[in-house]
Amino acid sequence: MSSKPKTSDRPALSSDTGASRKPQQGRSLASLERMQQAAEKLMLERGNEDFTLQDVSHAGNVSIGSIYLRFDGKDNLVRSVIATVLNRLDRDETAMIDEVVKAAPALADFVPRFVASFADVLRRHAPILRLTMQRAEHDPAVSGPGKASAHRSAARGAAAMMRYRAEIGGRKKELKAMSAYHIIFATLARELSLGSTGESASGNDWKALKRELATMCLAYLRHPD
Amino acid sequence: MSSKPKTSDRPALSSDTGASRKPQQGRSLASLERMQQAAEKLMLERGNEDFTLQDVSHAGNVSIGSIYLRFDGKDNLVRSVIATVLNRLDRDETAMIDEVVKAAPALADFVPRFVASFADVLRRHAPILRLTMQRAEHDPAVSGPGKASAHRSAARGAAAMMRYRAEIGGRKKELKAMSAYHIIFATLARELSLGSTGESASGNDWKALKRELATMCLAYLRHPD
Amino acid sequence: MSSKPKTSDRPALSSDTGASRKPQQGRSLASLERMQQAAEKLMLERGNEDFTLQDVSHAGNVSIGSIYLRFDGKDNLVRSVIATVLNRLDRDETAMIDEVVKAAPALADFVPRFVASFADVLRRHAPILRLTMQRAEHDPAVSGPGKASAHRSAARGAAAMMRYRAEIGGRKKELKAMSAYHIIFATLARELSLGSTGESASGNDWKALKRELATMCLAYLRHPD
Amino acid sequence: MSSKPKTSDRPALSSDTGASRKPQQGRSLASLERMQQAAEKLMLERGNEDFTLQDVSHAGNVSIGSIYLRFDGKDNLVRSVIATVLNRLDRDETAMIDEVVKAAPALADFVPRFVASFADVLRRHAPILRLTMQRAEHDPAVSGPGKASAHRSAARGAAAMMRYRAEIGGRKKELKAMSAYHIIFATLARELSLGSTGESASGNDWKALKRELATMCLAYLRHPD
DNA sequence: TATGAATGAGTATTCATTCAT
DNA sequence: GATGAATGAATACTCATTCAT
Repeated sequence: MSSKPKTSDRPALSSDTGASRKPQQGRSLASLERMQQAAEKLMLERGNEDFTLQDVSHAGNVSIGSIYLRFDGKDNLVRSVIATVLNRLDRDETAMIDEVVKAAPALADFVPRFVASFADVLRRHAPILRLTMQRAEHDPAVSGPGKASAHRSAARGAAAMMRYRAEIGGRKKELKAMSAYHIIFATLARELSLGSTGESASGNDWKALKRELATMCLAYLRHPD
Repeated sequence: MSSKPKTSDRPALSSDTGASRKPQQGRSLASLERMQQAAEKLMLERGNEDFTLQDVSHAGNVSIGSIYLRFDGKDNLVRSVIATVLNRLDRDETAMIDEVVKAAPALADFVPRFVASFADVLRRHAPILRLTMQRAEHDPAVSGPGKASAHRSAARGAAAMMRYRAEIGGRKKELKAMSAYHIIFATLARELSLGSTGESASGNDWKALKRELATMCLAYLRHPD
Repeated sequence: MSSKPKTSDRPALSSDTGASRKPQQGRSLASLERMQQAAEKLMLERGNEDFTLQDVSHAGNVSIGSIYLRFDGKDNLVRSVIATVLNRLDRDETAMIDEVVKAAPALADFVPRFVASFADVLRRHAPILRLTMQRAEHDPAVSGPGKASAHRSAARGAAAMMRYRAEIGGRKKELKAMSAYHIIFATLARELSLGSTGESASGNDWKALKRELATMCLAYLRHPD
Repeated sequence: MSSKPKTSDRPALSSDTGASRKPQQGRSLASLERMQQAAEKLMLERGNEDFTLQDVSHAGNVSIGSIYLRFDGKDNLVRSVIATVLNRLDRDETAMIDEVVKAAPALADFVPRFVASFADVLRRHAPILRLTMQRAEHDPAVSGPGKASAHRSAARGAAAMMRYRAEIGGRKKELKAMSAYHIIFATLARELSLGSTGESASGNDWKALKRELATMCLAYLRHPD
């Protein structure tokens, strides 16, 4: 007779670790981690929601009650896992950029390395990122922080390119850096099927595409417009 | 105590119209269309699966039995709708490319127009495309045809660029055309949130990005070697 | 962390039979009756709510789905049973009063017979009436119709006494009739523990009390002013 | 697939204070009182059982463990509250009768005052009495003491009337006194909805009914046989 | 062909009770 | 004595699918 709510309306996904009720110590902390890990494993095996709290209880060796003790419902458990993942991604990305910048004296060194390393980082997190993006589609408590995370990523990427601003041609250097970042991210994300039907050129095509992508961006950035 | 099947394992999504059991005539055909339209409407309103066959029955004024008479289950009804949509997209894309090619004497005319028109076509179909991509994530009966459709699109796009092969610099003209297509599609798809959390630069940024995208591709294609 | 709703908020207890979705015929009707009877039996055995829909399903040989097909939820099933009971009581009471009036030429005949027969009717329905009153305590969808039914009963009882208005002393004959009815009902209801801890004088005391009650009311009604 | 226990089978509700495990002193006593008061408050706000021990723990600032230290389970906590209430009622009723008797030289003074004052006492305790009677319905550990309390009340009421035995007509003075008490209590209880769907004549009707009730009883008591 | 009533497996959530600290 | 974190049984409700008519 009516529609389905599907996701609980509680906001969640608090700033750092996620929606867990309380930071714990000792046994409690261990049990909290077991349930999050069990949930992440099940989410990857079966999809975002296609697992039972019963399943988490068994896989993580925690009682159902315990889950509710920490996570105001299944939805928030899922969000917590996603929040954790976004944090990991943030951290890894930052580290990756630092490293690439350090090793790249010139823009011509930076761009291809950035493309390759960014692709690596994304690939490492791809499965859970897919789930995150999927979930963000209908869950504002995920899409909000998701967008925020994406913004930070964009800012970081563009800032890294601006380190080479002397080599960037034309007036609107910032616009160019931002555009390059967006195009790179979109292309990489697409190849990793981060939320899309991918023709996902397999193997060689994919490698070649990354090369061309770097070439294209480099040419674009340098071009005196 | 166990996992959930969620999607029936029957393959489907036959090449043209979809998974419907039989070509029909007269009344039957009308009822088939009513159920497909009702399903599409409900899919858009509520999401891929968050509607009931009861809902379809009411909205489309068809009996549940009728649905099973044509569609071997809910999943196949959904797949049929998606197949229809992919067909529409194929058709629109082809028409769009023809038109753009016709109006563009040179590559410098073609690229920006292609970006703009392709964005238009995608935007028109964005909501249902989002659903398609979402579903393709776990349903091979959708991801298969989805990939095929994407391939055709890529082939068409690259072929169109190859019309201006004289203007494309360097050796690997095909690789360049294909890469340009992929990068364009990835960027547009991302902006339309086709399956991803989008930082989705709103408004101006998005317009500017499309301009830069065209600029970048044009430069890349023309560049010797 | 919060209160409990406990009873669904849907209004129900429609005028005659109750909250059942549709009057049926043949098999459907039989199954509807089986589930109502099973529910009534379980309500009496275990109390208003202390039974499972699973229980009803087994006892009545109906699927859970069927119950939901007719009764928008467990609450409404209970209400439907109660509605049926209130109807039965209404009918029996009306018949009882007609009979008593017919057999009682004078007020002195009527009052004791009315007390005795009313006690009989109430006793016959006592167990389910107890449940009704209990439930009415927190369920407006029951207390409403319950009050209405009580009003009708009061009106009937007082009207019957007014047939002997010539024998009623004083001015405010209506007030006296109404008061007598209320006092009779209250006393009988109390003895049947219709909703109260009863010291419930057992056996003789109870018989004696009814006699005294009749005596008292008769004296009161006849008394000039 | 099976029945529900719902109320623990342990008998309780010891004669005076209730089911608490031990007489206490100092801090312990204070905590005992806090949990009883919290329980009473919650019972009134939400109904007999619709509160959590968690709630009591918060509202009374006592640990759940403490509750179990005193009360062998939730049921016994509830019973203890009820026992306390019955004691209060007993005390108030006794005081009320003493006062009325003192101020009433003759039966004609006593009866109306008794009706009015008894109504007051009952009204004051009505909410919690409702809960008591409700609970007595399925909990023998409440209905037992409840009946005992009712008996004491009846004995007290009848004894008070017997102080005016000279004015009571006929032989069976005791029977009359007892009957009058019962009828008065039943009528008052009904008006206060002590456990019943009340047509609860509101306002004036209720006042008038009390007057008529007194009139009726007085006439009955005085009437020579 | 067409119908739509019947089925019943599957799951999130609550809360009295226990017991390690 | 006191605590409150952990436990897990228990239950209403949904909806894809079937099949008698």
